[in-house]
Amino acid sequence: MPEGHSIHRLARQFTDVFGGRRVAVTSPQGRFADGAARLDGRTLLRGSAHGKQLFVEFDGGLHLRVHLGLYGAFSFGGDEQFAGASSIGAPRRIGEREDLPAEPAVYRGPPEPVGQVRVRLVTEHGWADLRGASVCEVLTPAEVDAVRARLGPDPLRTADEGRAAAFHRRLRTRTGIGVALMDQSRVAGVGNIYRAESLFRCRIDPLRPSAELDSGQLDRLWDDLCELMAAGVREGRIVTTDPADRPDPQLPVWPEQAYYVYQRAGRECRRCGSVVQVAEVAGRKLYWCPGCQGD
DNA sequence: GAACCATGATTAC
DNA sequence: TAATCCTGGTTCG
Repeated sequence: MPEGHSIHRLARQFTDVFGGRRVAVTSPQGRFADGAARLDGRTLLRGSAHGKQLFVEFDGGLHLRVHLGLYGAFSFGGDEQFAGASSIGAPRRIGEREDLPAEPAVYRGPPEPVGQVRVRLVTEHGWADLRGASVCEVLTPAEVDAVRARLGPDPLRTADEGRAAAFHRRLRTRTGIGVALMDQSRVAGVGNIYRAESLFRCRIDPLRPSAELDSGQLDRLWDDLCELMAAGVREGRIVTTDPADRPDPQLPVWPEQAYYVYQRAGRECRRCGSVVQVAEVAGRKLYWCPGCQGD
């Protein structure tokens, strides 16, 4: 589920559970055999993220760069120490079936690879498998810098200087704000959900040329992205509805209540009752409320 | 079991 | 703009 918040969570997970540990690196699928051989046996130092790019640093100045694309995913597992260090908790078994073998009481290492495992990282206490990524490669520090130089400011990289100013600068374009927000060279980490939801929350028409937005609107948009995405990192899911816009503000948020417009085409806007619209724009589905986000 | 679709991005035409 | 990468969940028949 890879918008920027997921990648930042992955980065933290790598630091927490593999940081400072020697890692055996393989490519069961074979497509990353050369890269795996370069990393095998090194100590993993830390994970970091910029937008949807994940960087995992190893000793000797080598960095693993991963981009999950639309359907890439990591899965993790390990012993009690691994689960204790994990920032995303013990691995959940999704779609568990009764005929699956029971989890062994004692951790004896990673399971047989299932499907196309591009990379497998194994330490004494746990493992990580990568499947379906669109990018998986080993980079030098200079190459990492080159990748990052192509990216806009990331709402989740709070330590980076001048981010709000960079956001303003890079959104000075005639491109529609809805398309501009998905352009990773303008702002990094925003995907289809965050763009739709933050534009709704800021009452901005997604088709409006970005450069027509005034400074206050851009400020509010940036602040909202920072807030929404930080919440996404904390909670491990995207929830953009304010409690007041949910049936019972006290109750846990059901998936159906999590968004204002994303995947709600044809349904009534939670705030104004207008019918939520969808259109294919630049190859992606764009959702908005004509009532709340008109001019 | 097939078909379709997705929180992404690059490449070719 | 379309094809591609090639996973996994959901929907269809």
